[in-house]
Amino acid sequence: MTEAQEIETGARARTRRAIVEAAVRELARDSAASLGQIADAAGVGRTTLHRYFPDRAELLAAVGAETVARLTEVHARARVDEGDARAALRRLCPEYLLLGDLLTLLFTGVVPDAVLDGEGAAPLAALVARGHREGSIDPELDVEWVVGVVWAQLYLAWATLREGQAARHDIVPMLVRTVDKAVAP
Amino acid sequence: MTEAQEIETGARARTRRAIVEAAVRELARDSAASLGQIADAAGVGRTTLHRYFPDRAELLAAVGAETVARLTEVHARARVDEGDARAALRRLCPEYLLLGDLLTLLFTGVVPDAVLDGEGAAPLAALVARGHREGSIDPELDVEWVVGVVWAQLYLAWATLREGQAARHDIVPMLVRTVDKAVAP
DNA sequence: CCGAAGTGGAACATTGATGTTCCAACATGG
DNA sequence: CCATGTTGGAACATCAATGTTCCACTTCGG
Repeated sequence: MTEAQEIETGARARTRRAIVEAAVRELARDSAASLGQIADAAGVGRTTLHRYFPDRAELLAAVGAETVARLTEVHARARVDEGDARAALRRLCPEYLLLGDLLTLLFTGVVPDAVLDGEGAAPLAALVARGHREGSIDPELDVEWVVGVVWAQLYLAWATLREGQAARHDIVPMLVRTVDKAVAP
Repeated sequence: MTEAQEIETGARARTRRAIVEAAVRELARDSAASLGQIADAAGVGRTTLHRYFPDRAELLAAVGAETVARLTEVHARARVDEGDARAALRRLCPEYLLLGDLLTLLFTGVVPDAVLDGEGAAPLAALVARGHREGSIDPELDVEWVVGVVWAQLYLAWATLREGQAARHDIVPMLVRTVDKAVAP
């Protein structure tokens, strides 16, 4: 009965993890990164990578699954239903930022958009809709537009951090400030 | 003395234009589009494409030049030095949006970033700096951050338009509204 | 109308990525 | 210590993209 969740030894789990993490890093840097580059970045041979992920599509699927998992974590941790919607959004931004390179993959569509459209954007869209009802979020702005503005600024913030052009403690306040002001009624 | 600016017959100029335009369109859709796809989209043979642009790098350079030219046009047309900086920014957004797929290429870095950093972002950065001095733009926000927020939302607006998820007359007011509120002091 | 300019397609060589197979090395826990 | 699980690398076949050459066909201006 271990079909869905294969049991793996310590070594296998560790190697698998290293490969997926390297894939996230390299694909964020260059969405056309070759499997060879990813294997190098993971510190494993290309053969080993193919042992875990027979082809590129399976590796991308694993990255997608990782994304969904991390996204679910963030939503669970952020308690998006507490307080007024705009305040929840202010709390949510720094949490999302912890997704790091996954933000890049989501925003640039390396991971199939279905992920973002489904599991990914739904809680945020619901939060914005609640803000509309409560009156804490500008009614002139579509839910979709607000969601887009949030994602776009998260992506921007991460890209800035990643390239070392600013430090986290400088970026986060500006991110929260521009998101909050943009969506305020 | 026609070294820098080759004189071309009507036919050559037309074909060249068609290729560059198709390249912009296809590369915006998929930054890894093959030369064959681009040639097809331009309605010319792959051989003809190679006649105009011996290799991929030269085609990308031509796209870069096109980008600079269009960007220069926008800056010339927008009269960024008139009125207060925030008002100028409100006028500027719809103009930038006319860049269409070029926004995608700029934002996703298909065109070498040097273009954006140099000719591209300078006038906008100058506008924001003026806004800081005048007090019409939030002094808590870095010039770089404000510039990033503007580009990110322009990219978002174009992506939304391109995918037909909203009409221009719905998007533009929301774009201007969120940009303006975000940068207001 | 005719010659030059422009074009498309077939054919080819080259290259880099991909995926597979096989084997030698190695650690590691029983 | 040794059987098993795990790994890396070499070698190979395949494939798609790239860039080149050559030739036949249009077309369009003088």
